[in-house]
Amino acid sequence: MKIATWNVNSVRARQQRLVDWLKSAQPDVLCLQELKCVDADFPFEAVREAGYFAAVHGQKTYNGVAILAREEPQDVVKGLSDGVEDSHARLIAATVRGVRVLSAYVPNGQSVDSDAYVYKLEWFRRLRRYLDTRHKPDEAMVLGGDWNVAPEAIDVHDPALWEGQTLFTRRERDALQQVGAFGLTDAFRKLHPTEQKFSWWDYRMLAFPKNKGVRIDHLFLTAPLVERLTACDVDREARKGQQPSDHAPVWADLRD
DNA sequence: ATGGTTGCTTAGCAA
Repeated sequence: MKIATWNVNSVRARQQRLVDWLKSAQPDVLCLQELKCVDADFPFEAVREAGYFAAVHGQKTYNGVAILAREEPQDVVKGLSDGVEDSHARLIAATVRGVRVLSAYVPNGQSVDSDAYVYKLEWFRRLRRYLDTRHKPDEAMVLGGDWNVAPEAIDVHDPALWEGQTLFTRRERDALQQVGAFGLTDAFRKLHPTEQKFSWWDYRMLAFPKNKGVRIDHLFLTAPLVERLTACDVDREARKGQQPSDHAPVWADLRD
């Protein structure tokens, strides 16, 4: 079972790239983030023609998440559903082939002195509560998403430059770790303990050709899926060419 | 170093 996560930065602007990637990469499950459209504008037809069902939690202009799968996703849950008033569409969950799949778009946080940063830290706490109230760490579960946090120094191209910047502050790393403490393992780091690979490069300043990136897109696995993990990588090729997303897909293979 | 680029929506915001 191949599962992937990809922040597409507008599913409409990236429709052809999405279809091309589905056909070439052939994932069984794909978590999408930053759809930037309402459900009615999601390209269900093109995705269906490529061989995928889609569970979609869209939003106008901002955010929006989805789970694509070769089999119809079951027991779809949209949002954190914790009673907090929140218009952001940042989480969708569904079951595919016995695996609980979550697609998460963690808030960016803008700058450390902003309300958005406070919202980001709180969102992590709410996600941990979501896991605690609905799930057990011995369930087969994968959390794919744009986590907007680089876990360690190896995950940023210049740790001294990034230290204290949004995506790499101590508080964000701690907040991510608190979610992971539920019982989750970073699939990429598990298989590649010392390798430096990035998943996001700023559109500006020639960041991609200079490989000035950060690793903020992750697949987190519960223990039953870590046992099945055989491969995990970033598809850097998908960041190349005309009008790419600023993120590359991250994928993992699980033994069936 | 406070720039630079992209998408949505149409001047400004979020990333």
